[in-house]
Parts: sequence; C-alpha cells; structure tokens
Amino acid sequence: MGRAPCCDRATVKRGPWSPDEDEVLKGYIEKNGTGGNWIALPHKAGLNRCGKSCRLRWLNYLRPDIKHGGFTEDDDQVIISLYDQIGSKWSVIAAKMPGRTDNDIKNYWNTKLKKKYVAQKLSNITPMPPPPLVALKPPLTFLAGMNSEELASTDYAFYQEEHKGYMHEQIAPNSMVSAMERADNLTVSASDEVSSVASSSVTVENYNCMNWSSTGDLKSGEMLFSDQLEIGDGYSDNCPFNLTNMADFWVNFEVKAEGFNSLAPLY
DNA sequence: AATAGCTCCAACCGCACGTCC
DNA sequence: CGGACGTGCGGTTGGAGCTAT
Repeated sequence: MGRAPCCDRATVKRGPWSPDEDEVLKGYIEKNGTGGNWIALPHKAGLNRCGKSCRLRWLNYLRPDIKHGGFTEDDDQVIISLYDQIGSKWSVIAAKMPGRTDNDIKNYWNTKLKKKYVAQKLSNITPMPPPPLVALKPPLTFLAGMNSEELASTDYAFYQEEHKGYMHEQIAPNSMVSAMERADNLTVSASDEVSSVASSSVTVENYNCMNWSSTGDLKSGEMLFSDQLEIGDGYSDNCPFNLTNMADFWVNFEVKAEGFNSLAPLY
C-alpha cells in the first residue's frame, strides 16, 4: 500500500497556473515567506492548490532572479561536463549555475543537450570490432614494477585506449572472469621496485573492502572477502585471480595495489 | 486550409530521505 | 525506536505551439 497523497486531488486545482494565482502566491511569499511549511501555505494564502504544486511554481518560475532559456555555449559545456562527472543530478548541476533551476536544466538536457552530448561522445569513438577477451588479460606482473609513465607507454595502455568502450558489452554477468576484465574504474598499482608485491587490496565501492595478499608474483593470490560477496581465488596464466558473482557490482570494481603511482582510471 | 507529427517545457507523480513526536 | 509527515529530487506526462506535408 502506497503512501497517502499529500492533498485531495479531487478538490485541489491542478494544471497550468493562472496569472491571478501567480500573483497571489508571489504576493503571499514576498510578504510572509514560505513559513517553512509548503503544505499549509496554499490554505493560508487562499489558494486552492497542493502545497507541492505551490513549491514547484515558486522555485521554478516565480522566484526572483530566475533565468529562463538563453543557454549559452559555455552553459552547455558546463552542463555536459558536470553530467559526465555526476550524471543526472540536476539539483547539483543547477546549484553550480546561478539563476538556473534543476527543472529548466533537465528540460534543456532532455530536449536539446542530450543529442549534443551523444554526438560529442560518438565523435570520440573510432568504430572498431571488439577485441578478443584474452587480449584484455595482461598478467599483472607485466605491469608491476613500472611507474605510471612507463605504464602509459606500454602496448597494454595503448590497447586500453584503442578499445575504450568495448569492455562492458563483452562480459557476461556471473561468468568467471578476471578482475582486469571487470574493472570499470581500474587502478593498477605496485611499488616502484616490484618484482613481487607482498600485499595488495581490492576495493569494491559500496561494499566492504577485501584484502588480498600474494607471495611471489601477482598471478596467484588468496582473497579474503567479507560478507555478501563470494570471491574465488584462482590462478591462470593470464589473470591474477578470478572473481565470481560479480554481476551486482562490477561497475564499481577497483583493483589497487600498494605503493604505485595511480594510473588514471582506464574506463 | 487541414492535419499529422514533432518539439518544448510546465507541471505532476512517486519515491527517498530527514525530521519530529 | 518507529511511524507520520514534509521536503526535495529525478523521471515522466500532457498539451500548446510549431513545422512539414
């Protein structure tokens, strides 16, 4: 059973606001403020409207200093950049753009900017067939011992760059795959003089950390993981360890090892 | 001129979260 | 502690206005 509606839809006026209603609402708030209670406000102001409707009308339309439309190229880039970083957090984006409302930005995004954004993204991707999975499994020992500059110059780094965007589609949920494959924001690190790494950790965002220690090299390791996720330790020539039941969290999976300068997120 | 399809945006809806009692 | 309630938010809808046929 859902929650009771905040007002009686049968008796309360809905739909577009008339200029008279706008005047009443604006006049009341300018004189008395919102009183910290939107639900009670329409009754006090003499409006036959739902409190939520009054709030929306005030915040998105009647409030002073609101800008409508007229988005500039700079505005576009700010919105696109923020969307890239935080997604559809319209209220956060609006907070960075004085005078803009979240609703306005959301509407602008949905009607115009989304197309521009997609076009920009597409123009950055060179179409090519997905690479074979095996190619995505460089042994960590290959990477270990390199500093970030050396890493960036490896074939592996080049390969990552070339095949950006193809990782997700290739990976079947719940399959036994290497951490390297599943990593969405992958950071591989190791100490400067690594021929081996004594201990490392694997962090899964929003879940508990698991610690992983290794002797000898990074190909084999024993993973300890707490609570709800099941981790299988494993060994193969191509991947340092295997993980199971990744379907629910692979997007946020990170691999980190100690002491290495951070390699920028690969995907 | 008629109308079908499209675009835009104000407004609504339902959910999540915080606060209060 | 837990339920009720208010607020804020993102997603969606509906209709007015515009454009193409």
